[in-house]
Formats: sequence, structure tokens, C-alpha cells
Amino acid sequence: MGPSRARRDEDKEARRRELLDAARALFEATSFAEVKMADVAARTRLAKGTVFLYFPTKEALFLALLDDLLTAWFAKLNGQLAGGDGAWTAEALARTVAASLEGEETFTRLLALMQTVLEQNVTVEQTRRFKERVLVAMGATAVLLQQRLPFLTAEDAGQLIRHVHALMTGLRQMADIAPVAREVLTLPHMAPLRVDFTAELTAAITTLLRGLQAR
Amino acid sequence: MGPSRARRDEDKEARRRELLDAARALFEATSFAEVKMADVAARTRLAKGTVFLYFPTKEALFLALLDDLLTAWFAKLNGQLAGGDGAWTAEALARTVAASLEGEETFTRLLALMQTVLEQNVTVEQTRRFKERVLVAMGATAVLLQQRLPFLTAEDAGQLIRHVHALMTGLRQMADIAPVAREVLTLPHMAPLRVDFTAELTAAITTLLRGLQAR
DNA sequence: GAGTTAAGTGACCCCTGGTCATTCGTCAAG
DNA sequence: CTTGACGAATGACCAGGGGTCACTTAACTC
Repeated sequence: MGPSRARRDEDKEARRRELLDAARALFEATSFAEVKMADVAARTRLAKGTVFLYFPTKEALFLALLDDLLTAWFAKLNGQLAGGDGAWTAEALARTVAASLEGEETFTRLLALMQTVLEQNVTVEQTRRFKERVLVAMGATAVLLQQRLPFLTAEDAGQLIRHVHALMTGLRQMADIAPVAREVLTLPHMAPLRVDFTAELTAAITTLLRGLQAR
Repeated sequence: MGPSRARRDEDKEARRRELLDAARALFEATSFAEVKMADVAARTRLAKGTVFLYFPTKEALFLALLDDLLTAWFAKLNGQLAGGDGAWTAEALARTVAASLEGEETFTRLLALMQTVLEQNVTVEQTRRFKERVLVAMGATAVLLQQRLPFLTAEDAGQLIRHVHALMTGLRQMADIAPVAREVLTLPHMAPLRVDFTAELTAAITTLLRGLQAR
């Protein structure tokens, strides 16, 4: 007697969620490469083949997960940006962005994998849907940024978001390293290579904003 | 009759170079995942097993390649920073850094893979040697940066280098995308997601420096 | 020329993503 | 309640790529 079969659309959606949750839990404990599709299946008490009924490839599974996390993060950030009103200081804004990423390690780790791994083995359609969603959320963020930082032009706002994205992925990779690298960086003189994600991101965004303001 | 055997250390070093060159050529044409160790072997007219006499894992091979490219790039950059004298403008410095990366796509692509892929399946010793080298080159760059930009503190210089590193890897990933993503980004309204590596890096570094100067 | 060393070889192993013929749970019609 | 049909779930199987190792043989020494 296997698991109940998902025949209605809502049941299928629920099963899809279970798979995403399993993938997430496994990814949080290890790394993309170490998560096996067989593990994802086992965690949901399904057969491996079943996982592939819901996601055509491993990359598609994780891109779908990233899609969810990204949507959630943008909603959170945009909510906080819309919250207060009037102009903000560069530092206040930088802190808000950095704070919105606290506890979102999974999101930034996946984001860092997006171009190099996740979009490698995925359909054009899935990529398009994903990027379409990013575009919408980004647009909303750009508008909010201009409200909070009057010195920003529309073009500035777009560029700023791209630069923050680059910093997020770059810093996450530097902060969230393989065990081997972690061991090496423990050495005292390696301090200049150690990265505190939140602190560095806050500093970098603050500096970027001050640079735009000073122009 | 196989290939001549490398018995002297210099012959082994030459063979090692051949393997690195082959790996580089294949990587430039495709991607890390698409380069097969069997291809590297074929390109050097050696057997697959032989490649593993020189590099214990695929990741070790590419980390060694990155090691070379990184050393070469830092030498080039430091040379240019040492070239002129007196103080530079923020923009001049940003342009110098960005220009030093022109034609170094292979280097930045590998750099972007460093933490997420290359350091995953490599010995502590190789990682340590690699990071030790980074540390030395970074130190030299920090000193030169302070000479060119009098408003930088020593701490600023270190942080700036980390932020530029993050921007380099982040922007490279955004600019250098999978064919599927490239197709999607061709759509006109996707413009805000398209990234010109050199232009964006120049802009970001300029802004960062202005921000530090304005403080 | 014989002996010794170790570079080179490639058949083989193993693991993991992905497939598909088959099984069987679920539901609607009679 | 029984039956037929649909299609969700299964897991044995396949493909192919990283990595191994017993064996071969080039190259050097005496």
C-alpha cells in the first residue's frame, strides 16, 4: 500500500509543496551537489520516479524552490520599504535590505547558484516565468527605492538593484564556504579573507548609496 | 607507442601545463560541467587515468588553473597600479580595474565557481596554498590602492577588495549566462536584467569609491 | 643487454540523474 | 457492490562521467 495518489489539482499542488520542502530541508543541511534526488524521494516517502513526475530535472526542482523564496523575499523587502514614509538615510536603507536577508540563507545560497547551476538544465519556459517574476518584483522595488531615496534616478534604481544582487551572490559565496575552506580560513592570518555576510553587505550598500548621493 | 614519458621534473611540469591548457581551452568553449576529464585527456593525447596522476580530482585541476590565472591577473593589476604615480580619481581607478579584466573572462568565470564548485572536492592543502597566494597578492594591491587613493584607510582597502571581488563574481554570473537564459533575456522588456560586465563593474567601483571619499 | 623504476594505460567500478513498462489506487458509471 | 478506465506511483533499468588499479612498457642505469 503506497502513499495516497494525488488526483485532484490541489492534491498535486500539495505534493509539489512537500517535494519543495524536502529539497529545501536537505539543501539547508548540505549543498546542492550533495542532495540526491533519491533522498528527496525518500524524505517524502515516494519513489524516485515520482519526483520526476513533478519536476523534469533536479535543476528544475531547485529553480522552483528559488522562485518561491525569491517571491517571498521581495514581498518582505517591499513591505518594509513601503512601511515607513518620507526619505531615509543611506545607512537606514542598507540596514533594511541586509536585515531582510537575515535568516534567508537558503534564498541567497540558491540565488548564488542560479546562473551557474540552476539555469543549466531547465526549459526556456521555466526560465522565462522565473525571470518575468523577478522583473515585476524588481520594478516594484525600484519605485519604492526612489521614494525612500529622492536623489535616485530611475536608471540609478535599476542599476543599484543589479549591483546589490551581484553583492548578495558574491558575498554569500565568500561567506558560505566549503568545510575545507572553512578550516583554512580559521588560521589567524587569513582574517582578511573572512566575510561576515550581513556586515559586509550593509557596508557595501551604504557606501554605494553615499556614492550616488555625493555625485 | 604512446607519448613520451615525463621522468624529469621539468617534463612533468610541462605535461602539467599541457593539461591545464587543455582544460582551459575546453572550459572557454563550454562550461565546467560540460568539460569531461576524458576530453581533457583526449586533447593532450593521454589516457584518462594519466590525467589523474597529475590532478587528483576534476576540481583540483580547475582550481590549479584558477590559481595560475589569479596570480597572473593580480600581477597585471598591481603592475598597472604601480605604473603611474600620485593620486588617482575614483573613476580612473575603477576603469583600471575593469580594464584589467578585459579578456580575462576565463579567470572571472572560474573565480565565480571557486567557492560553490572548485573548493568542494579538493584537499585542505591545495586550498591553503591557493588562499595563501591570494592573501599575498591582495596585500600588495591594498598597499597600492592606498597610494593611489589617499582617503583610504588600511581597513577600507581590505574591505574594498572584498567588495570588488564580490562584484566581480556576482556580475560575471549575471553577464555570462546559460544559453537558455540568454534566449529569454533577448526579449526587449528583459533589458533591466541584462548586464554588461565591464560597464557595470566600472560603475559600481566608481560609486563605491565616491562613497568612501564622501564619508 | 638485462634489470629496475615509475609513467602511462584503459577496462572496470560506482554513483547518480533520468526513463518507462508495469502496477494498482481511485473514482464514476451501471 | 462490481467493474472498467484512468493515470499516479513504482522501481528495475539505463547512460555516462568521475575516479581506480593491476598491468604494460618506455626510459634510464649499470
